[in-house]
Amino acid sequence: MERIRIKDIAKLAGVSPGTVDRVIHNRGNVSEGAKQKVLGVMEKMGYEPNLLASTLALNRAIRLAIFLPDPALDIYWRQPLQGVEKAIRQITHYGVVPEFYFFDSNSEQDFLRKGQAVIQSNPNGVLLAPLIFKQGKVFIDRCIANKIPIININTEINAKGVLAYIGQDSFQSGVLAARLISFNLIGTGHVLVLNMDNKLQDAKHLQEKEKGFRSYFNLNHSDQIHIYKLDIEDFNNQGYIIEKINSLPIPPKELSGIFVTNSRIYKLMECAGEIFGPTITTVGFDLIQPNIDYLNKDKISFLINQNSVQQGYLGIMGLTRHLLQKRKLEYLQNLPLDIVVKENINYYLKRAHELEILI
Amino acid sequence: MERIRIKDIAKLAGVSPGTVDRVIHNRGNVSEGAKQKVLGVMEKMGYEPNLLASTLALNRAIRLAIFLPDPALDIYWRQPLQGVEKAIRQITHYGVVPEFYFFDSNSEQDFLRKGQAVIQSNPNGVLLAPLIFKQGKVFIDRCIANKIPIININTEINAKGVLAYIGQDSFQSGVLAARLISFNLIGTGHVLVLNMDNKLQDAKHLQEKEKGFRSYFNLNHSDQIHIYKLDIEDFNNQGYIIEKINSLPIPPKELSGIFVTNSRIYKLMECAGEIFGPTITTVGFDLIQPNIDYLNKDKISFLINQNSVQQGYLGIMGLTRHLLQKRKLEYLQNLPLDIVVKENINYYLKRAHELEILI
DNA sequence: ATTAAAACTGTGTGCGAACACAGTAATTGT
DNA sequence: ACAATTACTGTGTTCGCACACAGTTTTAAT
Repeated sequence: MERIRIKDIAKLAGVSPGTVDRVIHNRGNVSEGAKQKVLGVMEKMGYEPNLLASTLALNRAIRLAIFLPDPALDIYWRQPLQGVEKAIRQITHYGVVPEFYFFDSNSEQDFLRKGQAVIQSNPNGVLLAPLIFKQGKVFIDRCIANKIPIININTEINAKGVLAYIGQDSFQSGVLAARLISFNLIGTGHVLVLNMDNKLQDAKHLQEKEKGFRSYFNLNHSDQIHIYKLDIEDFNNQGYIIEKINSLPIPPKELSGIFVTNSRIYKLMECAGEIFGPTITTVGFDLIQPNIDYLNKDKISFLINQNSVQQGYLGIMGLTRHLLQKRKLEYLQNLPLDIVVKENINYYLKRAHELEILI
Repeated sequence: MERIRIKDIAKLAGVSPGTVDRVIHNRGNVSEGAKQKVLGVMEKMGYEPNLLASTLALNRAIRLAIFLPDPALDIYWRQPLQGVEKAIRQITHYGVVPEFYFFDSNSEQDFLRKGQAVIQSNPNGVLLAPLIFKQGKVFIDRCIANKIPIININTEINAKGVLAYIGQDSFQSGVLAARLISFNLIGTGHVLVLNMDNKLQDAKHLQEKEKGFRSYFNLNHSDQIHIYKLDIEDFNNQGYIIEKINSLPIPPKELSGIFVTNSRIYKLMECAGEIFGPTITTVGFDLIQPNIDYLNKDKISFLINQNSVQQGYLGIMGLTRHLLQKRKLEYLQNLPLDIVVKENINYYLKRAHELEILI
């Protein structure tokens, strides 16, 4: 069963290939009769365009603006960027060309300036992490005015014209952390939530995680569990961390679990020494090297992996899918929450390379 | 910076495009001088062939034989098949055409007959699950004699000419199960390993899992943990299962953990009622519907997901990558061991669709 | 030295789709 | 009725590469 071509449709519909082409691309200048005949044949034969020939003939570059925080200033952003690069490698044959614009997420000025440059270059699509809400909104509106499609990652700003948001489900990751800690709780127990951050912009994520964490215990162990919470802004000050922990109403040895709401759990471990009991369950986020080391030393029980690499990967793939094919995208794409322990971490570290599958 | 083409290389090397083509494909009939000049220019300019134009011009079908157990006879095989179909959808533009051959894994006869048909059709590559060792080996040797590349999934038969094995790391999955149960063990405890299978061919996987499970406790809790083991062949006989469990040296309420070494943990739950204690940790395999239901009812604590869909997906992608490009493949590709609990299962159920990314 | 064979090289066509352009038919205006 | 638009349609070239074939040069054979 051979694949059907435009030429075949033309013959079957009794018109020329040019007319079929005009119908397919809605280029007009086709009589209603011819149009219906062609559409009928296409439908009946189940025509699927040959993407290879199509992009080859198009012979145009699809320029995608990658507009993210500078990974040199915040190493977290290396991971989404890795995903972007992986995606680009796969689709470079389709004429997709990336243009990188990195901004300093602490400077509205810088964001505006770089955003200006993005708009100026008039790309075919934008991958954006709109960390700064107000300026982000302005930028998005300008893109929409210029009919440039956008996909947001990490932070959601919903607006008509935004194709998709790809991010983490913060609330649910808190629920998950609570569940993991609960395996270590028989009846009663004391657990600690630790927020270690100095920036305001991520605060919403952390709050959501904490909410999720609390909601699990509200539903499941209600009154036998005591939840303590510490906000530590000065997380580079080891003495301060210890002091805070010792100021809890109970001695740290009696804690059954600790939940650090972002990737900084290693900061805690660097100064924890032996202040916790041997059977404590500790849960943190992200497969960054210091965390991996403590996981392997059994100081961290679980790491929840948000797969931030995927954010970049899926973002680029989504844009390409939208531009190259016409397929619709799901607006919301939450990333899987992988549970990582010492015994399965290798698979997740390897996956980065494996994903580099096609073409 | 424009992409370099064969034509450009030809001009730079002072030869015709035809000669460049002959060099690229080692088609011979090129003088040593010309060959070196062309290779030099290619190297210097970093030539990358345009895969689109290349496959378009080749205009040949790559026929892949999918030679797996009949999913109608064993529903497990639906999952790898799903992965196969997903992969095919993605690469169908590259002229990859699947040919399906399903065999009855209980009949050597059938395997041989279908294998004959595979060889006869002389495909460009074979995806094989060589469940039956002896006949599998024979088939593989015949493929190799005919220079048909093979990728094995699920069961490993190593032979020169086999491109890759993609499968589960059984031993490590046992280790992981032990670790998950250990979160519930403070000091001492009783744990149970349950093998529920009637076929011999999978026995090796189950043994490996059990070995891994035991090895963890040997290294970590040594003498305080008692491991019991039951082999249940007649797993459809609920009374028999209960009887076996009650015949353990300790009452089932005192078990801290149960590890069922394959996807049949739901068979246990169907008849377990309230015979176990409320804080028991139960670990099984695979995201099949009955297991998912018991996970959501908190009867199963953890499911280890071997991502069998990926086996098929990666298998097809690997073959294509080998045939279409010339890239080398890693021989061993172990699949990630995902830890699934009620709180994160949705992401894994959704992932099947998400993966359907490009092209 | 003259063929014959082998070794090498260049040109041309096609893969399927996109689009420009030329060409024909239908409609309008005067 | 005739030219001038407008509406429609078909042909031809291009994208980068693969491969067939024709054409040229070199080597071997008699």
